[in-house]
Amino acid sequence: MPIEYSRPERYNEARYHDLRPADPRRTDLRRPERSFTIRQLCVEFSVTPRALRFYEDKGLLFPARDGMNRVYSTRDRARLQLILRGKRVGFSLSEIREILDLYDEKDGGAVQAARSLKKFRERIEALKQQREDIDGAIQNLEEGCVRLERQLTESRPDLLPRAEAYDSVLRARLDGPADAALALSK
Amino acid sequence: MPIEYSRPERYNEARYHDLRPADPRRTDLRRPERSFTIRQLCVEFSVTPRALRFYEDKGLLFPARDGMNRVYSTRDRARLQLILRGKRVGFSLSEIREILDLYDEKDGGAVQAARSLKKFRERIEALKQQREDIDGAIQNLEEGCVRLERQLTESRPDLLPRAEAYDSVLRARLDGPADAALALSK
DNA sequence: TATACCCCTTACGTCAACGTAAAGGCAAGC
DNA sequence: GCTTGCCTTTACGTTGACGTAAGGGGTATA
Repeated sequence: MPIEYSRPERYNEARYHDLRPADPRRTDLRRPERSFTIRQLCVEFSVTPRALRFYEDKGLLFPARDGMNRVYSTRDRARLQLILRGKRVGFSLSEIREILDLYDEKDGGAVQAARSLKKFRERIEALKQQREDIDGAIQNLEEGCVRLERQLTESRPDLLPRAEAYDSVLRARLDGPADAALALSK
Repeated sequence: MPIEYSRPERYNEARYHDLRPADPRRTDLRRPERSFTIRQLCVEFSVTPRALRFYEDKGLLFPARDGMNRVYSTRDRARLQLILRGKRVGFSLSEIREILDLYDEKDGGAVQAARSLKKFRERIEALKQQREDIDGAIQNLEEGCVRLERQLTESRPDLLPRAEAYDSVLRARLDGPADAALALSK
């Protein structure tokens, strides 16, 4: 076993360091005029600067600038939150962009509003359908769990109770390395 | 305006034709030994043959063969359904493969079963989290709807009632082409 | 027997959503 | 003043999930 252990870090941009606020104004959290650096948002939401710049490129964000540097407002932050959730529910960036645009169309005329309304409702329908899918998938998996639990109750009830701790139980019971499990595979 | 109108078809594989069952055995639907051609499944689930072959390549499906031709069983069909729903809820093909493999591990030993159980539970948790996201997104969009509806109620209540039919209403009211809406955009 | 559909394989192309590298600028701290 | 760390831009690379084309074969119908 070598003495130096390898670093799990993958790339530069993703290495986030401690961020002490340099400006006391930025320290007080509940000011709506608060602003953020790109890195602050990246740390907060676990994304890379590259991603934020990419979203900007695609027209989903438009932070202000301080010289060359990007300055994100609380509004930008809110948009980012929506973007990330949009992604989690399966929207593509262009779909998200469209939705954000619809939101932003502050008074683009009544006709636009009606159009937006229609699209929103379509999205809602799609999401409800997706929720059905998720419920179905959960149900399937839970059936699988029940089956596995039954199987285990008969063969190895000791492996059953706490799924997270089963590794240690296993080691104690098998009196050997956990790798032994591999020998059991069909 | 040219006389010949362009064909909207994009590519060969996606053009599905009528599929009369050639073999009367295949006609009677509720036999569990029923089998399907690739095209039948493609039509039923609106996917391309390429996709099915791709899933096979990736180890998610393994249909039987009749000479060179693929023959899908009802079990293959069921797997396909799971695959497609897995995709809809945001799983990658390799994740889906893993889940299917766990399902298939018919008695790969108690230790494997315990491991599968753990993974299933993790998946379930992730899905429940995702459902939260979806509910949140729905709520946001519904708030947007309410806002838009309020806005429309004040300015153009005539555009309100039936979102699907608003186009015709629009045309009638504006006494001109629907394109006029474009002129309103900020 | 030619045409129309169906099937197959191999293989290169594509698109989204970034990753990663290269090259350089500004500010703080030693 | 040099290094460190953050920021910038431009630009090429990558991965997943197929699309699409090319080339060839089986069967049934006109």
